[in-house]
Amino acid sequence: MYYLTHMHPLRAYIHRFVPLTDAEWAPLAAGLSVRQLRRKQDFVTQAQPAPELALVISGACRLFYTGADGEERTTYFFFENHLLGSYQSCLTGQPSQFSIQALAPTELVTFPYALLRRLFDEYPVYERFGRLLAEYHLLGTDARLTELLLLSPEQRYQALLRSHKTKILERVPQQYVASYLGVTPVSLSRIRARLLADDAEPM
Amino acid sequence: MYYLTHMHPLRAYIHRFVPLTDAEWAPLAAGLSVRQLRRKQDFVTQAQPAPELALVISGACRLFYTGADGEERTTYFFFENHLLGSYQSCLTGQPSQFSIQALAPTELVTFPYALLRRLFDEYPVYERFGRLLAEYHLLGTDARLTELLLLSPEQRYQALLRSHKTKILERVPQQYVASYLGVTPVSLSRIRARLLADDAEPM
DNA sequence: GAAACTCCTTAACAAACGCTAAGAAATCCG
DNA sequence: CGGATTTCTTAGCGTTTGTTAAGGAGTTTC
Repeated sequence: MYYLTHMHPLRAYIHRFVPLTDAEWAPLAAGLSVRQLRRKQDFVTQAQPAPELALVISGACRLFYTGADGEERTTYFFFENHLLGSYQSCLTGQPSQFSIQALAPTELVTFPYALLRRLFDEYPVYERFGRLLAEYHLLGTDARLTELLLLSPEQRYQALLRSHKTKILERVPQQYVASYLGVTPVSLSRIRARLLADDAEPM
Repeated sequence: MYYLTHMHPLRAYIHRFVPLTDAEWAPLAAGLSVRQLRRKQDFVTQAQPAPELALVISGACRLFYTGADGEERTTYFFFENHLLGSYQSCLTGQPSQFSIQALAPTELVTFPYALLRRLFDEYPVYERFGRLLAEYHLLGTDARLTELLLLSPEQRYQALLRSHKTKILERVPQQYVASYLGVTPVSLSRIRARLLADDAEPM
């Protein structure tokens, strides 16, 4: 048994939800691959099947939709120790509706979703991990949805400033952050200018 | 074993995800209560604990947040055969961040979340149900989030018109639908007027 | 049947946003 | 280091939204 600090990053990720014995970890470990992405390289490509999940070891990625006009809208970011993939494509086998692309050189550990599905059947601990993982992401997505419905663009930017997601502001080009907040890059730039002005001269 | 049409509504709901034997259904059935709500009566009240889940037997409910200024923002609706409750409050034991209120006379079957948690531990089939339920809702919430980020208010209204959620338009006052779409009631009324005008005179 | 209530529409004005374009600043990469 | 690329800001204009207010249509209630 590894110490926490010596655990495989994916095992440590799972460990935040459920403990795994060596015997339970082994079959997943046997199915892992390491993958390096260059900046702007896709892990998932829109309109193509995406049967694999991945854990970010280092680097950063964005999830984005490409419209009929070729315009890209970024809706999510992934950093170290984030799990990523097209859950919909994994479940249904259909082509992914979005792309996931590296924002900077990125190292991933990947595995086929089919392997995880087999582990759901064979090990109750993986089934529980699957439930807790889905519940955790559901709470996060619900919170994000609520923020979009309840707050103005300016309030959403301020909420992001105050949140613990500072990695987004530090490591992601502002145009993508704008998409994430549901506004255009030009509009986010104006919001920032407005807040700076109000800050310097609050009355 | 009941025929599908004679099944208890909650058992039929679960059956869409996993099959339950009589022995597996019995402990949940033993913990159920029936509850009637009058129009405008709460099932969940904001700032109060909400340790119960419920299945709608008949009627309709809305989920809404009350702001500091007393203003209400509706973000979700529930009709027959929808499961409702404050998942966050159930999981954390904290007070609910929103209210759930009947839009019309409503009949519910309720049960404590603590009972479901016990079933997760004792019956693998419930654990799987829990995973599939969370995954299903995650896909739905993700789709809704994406729609908010990618479409304009007018496009979102048109998407709702074309969707299979016609119950919302048929049975929910328009002011609440506006909230659900992320706009004010006045703005939704204008959007509708615009679409009607364009419809009559497409050029 | 009249009063009370709920709900939808319309109008007018101010504020915010989307779009296009141009220039400046920062970053990347050979 | 230095050219090329990417990114951010600012400006002007048209459109949409939020806000407030008023009126009317439809329901409920007594």
